[in-house]
Amino acid sequence: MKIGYPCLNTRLGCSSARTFRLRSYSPQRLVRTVDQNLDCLERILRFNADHGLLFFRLTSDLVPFASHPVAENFDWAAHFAGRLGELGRFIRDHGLRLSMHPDQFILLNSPDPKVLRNSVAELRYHARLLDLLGLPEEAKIQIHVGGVYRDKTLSLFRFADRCLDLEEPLRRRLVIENDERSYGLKDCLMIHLVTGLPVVLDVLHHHLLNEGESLREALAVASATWSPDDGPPIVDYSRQRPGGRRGRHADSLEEAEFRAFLHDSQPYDFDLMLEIKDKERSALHALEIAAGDARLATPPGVRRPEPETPVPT
DNA sequence: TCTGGTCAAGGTGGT
DNA sequence: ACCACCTTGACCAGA
Repeated sequence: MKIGYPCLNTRLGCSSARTFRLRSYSPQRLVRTVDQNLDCLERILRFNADHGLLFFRLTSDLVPFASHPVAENFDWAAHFAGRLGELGRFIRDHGLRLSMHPDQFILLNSPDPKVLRNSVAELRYHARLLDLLGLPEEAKIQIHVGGVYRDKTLSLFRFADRCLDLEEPLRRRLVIENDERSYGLKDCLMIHLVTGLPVVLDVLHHHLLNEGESLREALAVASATWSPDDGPPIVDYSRQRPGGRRGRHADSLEEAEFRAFLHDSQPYDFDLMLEIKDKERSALHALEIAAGDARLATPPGVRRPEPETPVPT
């Protein structure tokens, strides 16, 4: 089990998701912004490696407007290939796993051809980034099924069809996450049957939308959709903000709840993404709480203390 | 320097 | 038909 957090680190005083307004676009502005984003990303990755946080979600804003027509004459991939390659080496050397989660505008099942085109372009940007980092297939891009468009079954199978139309290298990185309103775990499993795509279990979403499966049952079926090349299954963990609106994420990790989760999720192993507002703080707290859990991954070169090891004299 | 309205992109659900 | 919400940070114009 690797533990991680999404996109932002709150204590380094930098952001790897800096952007700018479309009307401020220029190739120079793009290069300057991405340089800053990469500098910050490097700091975040070093922080993570130093602290045993081996899982991290890369922001979609790393290269602003990468899939937008405004930037189509600028070859961002070629421009940043060298730097991304270096970062990728660091990631691999330190046993880090990365994932991405494009936002709500990515809708593979939209009936609108333009929305589909934009979505595919944006997914290609995500895959390109992970490719330039030289990361294996286990570096995943997780998306939701999308809209219902007044006919859920039709829309679900349209999603599956569109997945099968994607080029192989992109499709191999895609994973489907259950949402809290329209497409639950069962629906994602159906898509898995048709497309082979693995399923990310989001624990909070599953809590809000389910068909009575317990956490353990849900983990069992979601885990079974992952093959060895996909890497360990990914699970998203968050909690409802107490007293907050339905689905709203909490500000911090709650120890007793998280201990209960670790207990209830036995014996399944997976990499855990903590979607909690205070980011690395909760991730570090989770690491402490999980210390001693036999599933916890250790960085390469760091050996778990052996019980009863005789001390050389 | 600070702040609040706004930002490439969509869909849902309440009024 | 319209608007707030999703989830959220960061930009940037204007004070």
